[in-house]
Order: sequence, then C-alpha cells, then structure tokens
Amino acid sequence: MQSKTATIEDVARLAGVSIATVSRALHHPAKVAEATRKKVLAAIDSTGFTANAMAQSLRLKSTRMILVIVPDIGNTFFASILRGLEAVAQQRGYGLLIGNSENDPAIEETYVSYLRSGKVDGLVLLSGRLPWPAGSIPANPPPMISVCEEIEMPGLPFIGIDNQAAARLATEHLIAAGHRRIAYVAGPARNILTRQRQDGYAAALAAAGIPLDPGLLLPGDFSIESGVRAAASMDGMEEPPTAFFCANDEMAIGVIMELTRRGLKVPEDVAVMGFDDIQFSSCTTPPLTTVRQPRREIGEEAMDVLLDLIETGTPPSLHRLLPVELVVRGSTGMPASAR
Amino acid sequence: MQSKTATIEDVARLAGVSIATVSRALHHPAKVAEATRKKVLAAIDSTGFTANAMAQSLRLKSTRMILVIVPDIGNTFFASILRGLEAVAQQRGYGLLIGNSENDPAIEETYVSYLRSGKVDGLVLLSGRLPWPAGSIPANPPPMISVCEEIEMPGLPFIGIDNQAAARLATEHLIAAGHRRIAYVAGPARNILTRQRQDGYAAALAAAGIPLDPGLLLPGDFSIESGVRAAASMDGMEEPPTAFFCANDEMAIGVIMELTRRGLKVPEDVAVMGFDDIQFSSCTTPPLTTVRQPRREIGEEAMDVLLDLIETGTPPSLHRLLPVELVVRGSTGMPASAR
DNA sequence: CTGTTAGCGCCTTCAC
DNA sequence: GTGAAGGCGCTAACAG
Repeated sequence: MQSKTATIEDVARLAGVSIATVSRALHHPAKVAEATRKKVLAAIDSTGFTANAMAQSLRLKSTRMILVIVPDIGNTFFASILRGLEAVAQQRGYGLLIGNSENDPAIEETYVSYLRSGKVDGLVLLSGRLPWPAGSIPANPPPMISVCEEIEMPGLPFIGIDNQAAARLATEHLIAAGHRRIAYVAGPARNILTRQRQDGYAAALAAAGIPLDPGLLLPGDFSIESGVRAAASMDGMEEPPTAFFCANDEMAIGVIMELTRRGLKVPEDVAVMGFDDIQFSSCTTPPLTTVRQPRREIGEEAMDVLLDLIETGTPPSLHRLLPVELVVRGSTGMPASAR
Repeated sequence: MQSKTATIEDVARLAGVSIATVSRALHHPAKVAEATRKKVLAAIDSTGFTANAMAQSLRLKSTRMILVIVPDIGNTFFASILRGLEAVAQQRGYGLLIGNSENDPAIEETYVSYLRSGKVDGLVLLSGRLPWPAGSIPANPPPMISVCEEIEMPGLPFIGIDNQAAARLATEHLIAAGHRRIAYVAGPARNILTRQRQDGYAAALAAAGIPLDPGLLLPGDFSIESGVRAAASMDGMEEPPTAFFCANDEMAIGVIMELTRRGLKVPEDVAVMGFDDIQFSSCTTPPLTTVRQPRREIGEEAMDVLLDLIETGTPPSLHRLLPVELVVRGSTGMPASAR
C-alpha cells in the first residue's frame, strides 16, 4: 500500500512510541513491556516495515554477507559445495554472494573490494589462490577460509580432502585390476591438486614396485578437450598405457570419448579412472569409476568454520580433511590379467 | 599498515582538505583543482582508503547490486546465462548476487527480503515464478526482469527464445528424417517451457499431417532419471516411438542411456533430440542433436534491460526473443526411410 | 574551487 | 520500561 518504504520512524509514530523502543522490540524483546511490544509489532505489520539493511550494516559494521569466489560457475563440481555453504550460511543468518572468476586472478582481485568496502564480512576461497597480487597480502587479513584447493598460507584455515591419499586409492584400484602401464592425466601444471594427486599416483606405483614412466605423465587442464588430447597422445607411444587415471572427471570423460572414437573398448582394452564424481560421470558409456568427495559436507563445514571465525574470532589454524569414497562403475575392469 | 580501515576523514586530514573535497575528488574530479586532487589521491593511496559501501548505499539509496534467482545452481544451463548477466553488470558498475533456490518457491520468497531491505537494486528471475506468495504481488513492484522462463505478468519485461518455434524446428528435423512416431518427453507439468515446447511439437506434427498420439506424450521433470523412465515406458507400447524429442538435454541423455542399456542403437533404431545444448550434450554416445539457445546473449541483454530500467526508469514492457540454432549431431539419423 | 552542514536509517548508551 | 541524542561514513546541496 505504502508508496515509499516505511522506516523505523513511521513504525514508531504509528505505535505511539519512540524509535528506540521499536528497535528494542525487534532486537531485545525482553527489554520491552509485552503490551508495547504488541503495539510495535502491529505497527510493523501494517506499515510493512523492513529494516534498511544498509543503515543496519553501517551502524553494526557487519553485513552478514559472505563472498565465495568460485573459479568456474559452470563446473558442476562446485554446485554441491555452494549448496553446503549456502545451507549453513542461511541457517546462521548470513547471505551468500557468489563471485565467479572464470579462473582469472585479475577478476578475483576485483572481488577484494567487496571486502575492503565492507560489503561482505568474510571470504570463501575455492580458487586455490589468494585474491591479491602476489606479495601484497594485507597486514591484517580478513576472515577467510580456503576450500578444496589448499592455499598455503600460515593461519589460513582449510577444509577439503586428502588428495594424495585419494589419488593413491584410485591408482591402487587400477593396479589391483592388473594394470601396470597407468597414465596420469594431470591438471594445470602449477595447480596444487595436480601435484597432490600425482604424488598419490606415484606413491601407489612405488608401493606396487612399478617404475614411474615419465612418458605416462600426460598434460591436461581439467577440460574435456584436454582429456581428448591426452588419449590421442597414445599415438606416439610404442608401449601405450592400459589405463588412464585422470585428475578430474571432465578429462576422464574426454579420454573415454577419444578412446571410443578410436574403436578401443573401455574397460576391456583400456580402463579409465576419474576424480570428483560430478553428475555426468554416471552417464558416460561406460559409466565412470571415480573418487567421490563429500562436497556438501565440505561446504557446510567450511561455512561453519568461517562464521565461527567471524563471530568469535576463533584461532583459525584449522586444517580438516574429510573422507572420500571410491565409486566403482564400469570404466575400470574387474581384477583381471589385463594388458 | 593501518590496523583499522581508513575513513574519508583520515584522508581529508592527511591531505589537509575537507571531507567534501575528498568526496568530490573521487566523484567529480572536474570540480577540484588539479593540485588538490593530486594531494587527495596521494593521501588515499597512503591510507589505503576504500569508501565504505554501506555508508555510500545508505546515502545514495542504491547498492548497485543485482540479485538473480536461479532455480538450480547445479544446472549447467544457467552457467552461461550467469556469465552474460555478470559481464554486463560488472561492465556497468554493478555487482551480481546469485541466489540459488533449489526450485523451492519458499526459498525464493526469502530472497525478497534482499529487495525490501535494500540490499539489492533489482531482480533477475530465472525461475519462471515471482518470488511472492501467490496473490500478494506488491503494489509497486521493484525493478525486475524475467529470463528464459517467461513469467506472465503485465509490464514485466522478458528476454528469452521462442520456445514454440524452436520446438517446432526440432520436431521438423525428426520428421524430415522420416519419423512419424515421435514421443515428446515433457518437463514439469505446470512449467511454461513444457507447454510451449509441446505446442511447437504439436504444431510440427499437425503441419506434417501426423496425428498426435497422446500415448506418446511422456511425463518428465527435466532430470536425467525422468528421461530414463520415459525411455523405459516404451515397454508397455504396442507401437513404440522411433524418435524421442525431449524438452531438455538432461532428459535426452537419460533416454539415450536407457535406450543403449536396452540394446537399442541410437540413432539407427531410435533417434533422440534434446533441447538447450548443455555442455555434456556433445559427450554422449552418440553426441546429442539439440537446439542451442544463445545463453550468454540472453544474459547480457537481460542485464542491459534491467539496468536501463533501474537507471532511467525505461518503460519496461519489453519482450525480446533471441534466435536459436539447431545443432545436428549423431543422435538423430540422416533423412532415411525410417519408420 | 573549497568548507560547512544536513541528513540517509538505524542501534545503543545514557538518563529518567 | 522508555525516550532523547549521538554517531556509523558518506554525498550533495549551499555558502562563501
């Protein structure tokens, strides 16, 4: 009905009290007489009053908003994490601002202004990078947490999985199926996930007494296309791999596509293992064997830790690893005498 | 270096001017002497000052933030639209707040508080629903725009595609390939896209003189699983379809999976057509023929219209349809003497 | 060109 | 239990 938004003053006038009482009725109901509180609530109702969030934030020096920087909004891997983050944020009275960076550090840096200008109270980093130009980390860093891709910075809390152990688990599954020529399709070269997962791969080989052939370390960038290229690189090899362990599912999907295109059977001729268990992993032909991360839980935990940090100033030196699960589907063979 | 965030006053003091001059130097540089401006800028630099966004918003009554309500953050269909939205938002000096609703009207309603409390200046609706309980639309609606899924409300601008024409195009492609028993796998029953695409399907059949068999109208809900179920429903039919036209790609993927599981060849035995052209459509076996929407452009246009509306109060009665493209891949056969 | 001043809407001491 | 008043940080008149 009202054409302009009602302010606290409108409510006060209508209820016949002062604005202080209105504010109290809302935030400290116990300090207000039952009768006046009722009047205030009625006035609020009939004016359709909603407190101006900007005025509140200015006064309270807190926006109850969290910014999460996600490197690629189109990557379904992040969806469940975002759901987890949002669920607890909302439950604890915070809003979630999702900032897409398209993997561009420059864009990530622009989001810092959200913090500096006080638009958000904290930061969730999914990008594996600090959103500051190298070497210019602020003296008193704002509340933030690194998720999935660990950022190595003292005092910065982290929630994710043990990538090395998980990759080792995956590789061991391939070894148990009889494979000895196992290619590793890597992610972007400097990416920490790439390194950790490769370490796990190497550890599994070492434990099985299989020498690591550097020629089987294939470059990739987490994209489907790079998986296609990795599979295509079999061409030049005199002793091609009988299995591919890919650092993520997208690349595994690319590998399967290219293998199939070449008339190779998966898993009979070549086995393929992914990582992450994104939604479409179960839709490939054959469906993809992969490692599942508890993404929602990771998101929930991360937000809880961050909000604790914001609200209570908890010492943030936390590093929590959540358990993974090997999801065996059709793209890796049964334990057999492969080759 | 500074432990507390610098305010405009700190800058003023350091530069030896008044706070008004600092503000002017920032927003109306022309109205400030070159020399003083330099001093101010230097002071800003050495204090590390960033204007408090809350104070600005309170004063300016604008946050330069747009909220977009997306029904499912995990649906890659929305990713490109979000990219388009964000690109022009950022370019025009606005921030984008992404609100995931998990297709839950109740959650969508919670986002309205962002508007009412002044946290955002406008709203992009990707959900096909107004975020208000039925019948309680506010008297003076806030700036908003409906995208892709048209919301039928007078004066509410819309950007999307001509779903009926696009569905007709898709169906005609199937007809041209010789199909006459074409199933339509629908989305959620009350969804407008479902209806529009079904209308296009029906129109194509009618134009070709093919009677519409209601038994070929299969229920679905846009999920992969519902596609699987639709394909499985061939069981009960004495005259099963030779082609499936699915209201979206996810369902088409499900159909292909189930068809393949049953030993049916796509497209030799049964053809499958999708809608949307999501990323994984080109990764199925065989790759999916589908209809591509210009998603990024839709997002860009939508944001431009919304911001025009916000900034200039442009009469918002706009209804723009962007062109689609039939993407022919392997899941539909060549024009043949199919049955 | 520059400084002074009046709020934006709200929360919270501090008196009563 | 309630009201008056100050101030969060900033911008835009309005004077000079």
